[in-house]
Amino acid sequence: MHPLDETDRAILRLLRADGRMSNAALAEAVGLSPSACLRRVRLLEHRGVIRGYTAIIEETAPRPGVVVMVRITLERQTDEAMRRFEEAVRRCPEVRECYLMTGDSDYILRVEARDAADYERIHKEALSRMPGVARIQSSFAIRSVIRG
Amino acid sequence: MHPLDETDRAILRLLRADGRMSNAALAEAVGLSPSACLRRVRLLEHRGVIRGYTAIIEETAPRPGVVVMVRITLERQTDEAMRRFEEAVRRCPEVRECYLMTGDSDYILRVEARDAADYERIHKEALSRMPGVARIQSSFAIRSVIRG
DNA sequence: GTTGAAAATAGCGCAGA
DNA sequence: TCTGCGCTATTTTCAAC
Repeated sequence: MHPLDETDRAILRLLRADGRMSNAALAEAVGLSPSACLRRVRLLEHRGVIRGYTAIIEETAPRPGVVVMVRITLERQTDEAMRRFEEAVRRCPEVRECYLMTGDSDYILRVEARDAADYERIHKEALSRMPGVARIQSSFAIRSVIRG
Repeated sequence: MHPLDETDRAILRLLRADGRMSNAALAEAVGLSPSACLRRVRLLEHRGVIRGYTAIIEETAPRPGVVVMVRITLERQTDEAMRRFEEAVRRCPEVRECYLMTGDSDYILRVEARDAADYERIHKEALSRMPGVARIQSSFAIRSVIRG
């Protein structure tokens, strides 16, 4: 594994500040030609240093729904399988938190749904269709003692 | 203030999944012309619904320390035992979230510590001394995929 | 790592339902 | 007002060096 040099770190810092900044502007800011810069960015993406890009959405209404803690085990634990799963997780707005855990190397998700029926829909249409999912274990919260 | 229509929500969902998606691809996905789509995106940005864009960087040395998901079972599940336990939980600043769960493991806590040694201290001095605690199961998170 | 050229895209004015 | 269309500057992307 190559360590990140100063240029790589500058790229990461700039892309974290503005994920939609053009490659041309990024290249100029770090002092590279656009093609060399793009090659570094693609390499950082492929190595998993950049896991993806996302829009920061203003959360309007913190709705008082059902909280479900979900444990998900993947069929395989390859980097590629994990990356694909995590991409699907980030795409699902009902998943409020997600942690990759030690142990059986599965994930813990905190999912918020409007009610039990809504969670059933999320389970069927989103969670169970995520790539590489082998097992889903759902635990419903009765009450939030300290909220996230 | 205009409420978000179905097209706006589709745009937000897609940009949340891939913040660098081209406007042309976004437009096709939501069924608009590129210019109409771009105008909606700019409006969402200007209204503050989209606060910005960012690259999701793999955190090798995460600053906030380690995240531990803790499952705590009480000796008794009487109202009084639960009330006393929850009071102790609220007094512990390292416990960032706490949910009373259905099923066998009674509470799930998200605890943040500086490092593993710090968590050991929290475990010994705080968690294990909370009233009515019968069993503590700790799972360490390797990485936060969403939030933290 | 760079240059250069072709293809795709962004961004803007303008006209119409 | 919101949409779609045409145009141009910019950007992306790939090849060759």
